[in-house]
Amino acid sequence: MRAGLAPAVVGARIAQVTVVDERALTRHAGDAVSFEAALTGRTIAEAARRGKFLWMPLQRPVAGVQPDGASDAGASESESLGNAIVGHLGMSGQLLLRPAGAPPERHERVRLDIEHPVHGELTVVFADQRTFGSLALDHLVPTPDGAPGGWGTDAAATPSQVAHIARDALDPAFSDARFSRTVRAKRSAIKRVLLDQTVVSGVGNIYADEALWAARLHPETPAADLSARAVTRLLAEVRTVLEKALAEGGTSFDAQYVNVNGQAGYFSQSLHVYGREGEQCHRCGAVIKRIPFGGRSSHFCPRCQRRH
DNA sequence: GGAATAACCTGGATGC
DNA sequence: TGCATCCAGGTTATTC
Repeated sequence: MRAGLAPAVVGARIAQVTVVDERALTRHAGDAVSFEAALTGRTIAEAARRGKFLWMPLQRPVAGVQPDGASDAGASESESLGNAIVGHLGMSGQLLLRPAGAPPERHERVRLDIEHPVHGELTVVFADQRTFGSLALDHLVPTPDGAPGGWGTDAAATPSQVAHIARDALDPAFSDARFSRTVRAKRSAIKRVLLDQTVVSGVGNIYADEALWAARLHPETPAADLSARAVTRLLAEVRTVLEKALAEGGTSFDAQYVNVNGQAGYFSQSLHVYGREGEQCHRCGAVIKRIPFGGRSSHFCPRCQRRH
């Protein structure tokens, strides 16, 4: 989604902001009026991502030219690294690129009308059925390691709301050694640790199940029981799964999971365990099992992912 | 302090 | 056909 959005929004001026449903601003410190006012007239400088968080840093306002209603929810911009629109899609959020004046989308929550120097007038729609996703204006803070904050930015900064999120497993600055130490210090089940975004980001329920299958690890294996070698293998499989999913445009089961043009990804056709309860394991032929996991499900092969 | 659970929502699928 | 129930790709506050 970041890759699809970037060419259309980087360098674009935000002409108008319309908050249709204020529940989309649950992570925004102010109200809808302050959100709309603070963004109107600003120019988007980048489109960056860490794990499942996406942010769009804003160019600083030209001296003497204040955007409408200059107050914002973050720190004083003159004292900070600047501000960014930060978004999370939650379970069902979408960011859609549409022509200017496009009719309302179903579950539309926020609309940004933008003017791009090359592509002209466009509309970015944030739609979200379950309203777990959100947009916010946030201030940027330095990264502790001095490396770029995420994909799509060279700046060593992230929105404050993203600062506690670990680097993405595919991030060049990701520390394998720290990951291994952290994982092996946890008594929780390895799947729970993989889903802990403060340990590694970008891994959700689908990709956790798929990576554990590839690494032949039972999802309920205590993380502390894993050898350093097993953790290294697991991290390699996490990366393989994420790289493949990114290349195939993500995992679409229905119309909720689409790219900025409303197109579905293909990774669902590459799944080995997720959503395949009762079907045969692609590796050994055993029947895939589904077990409850914190209000959701874990899928695994009982033969090639045995509990130790 | 770490780990587990509940809560936040809507809508599609399924069963009665 | 209508209603109730379950389930869904996430994060975070609360409880244990």
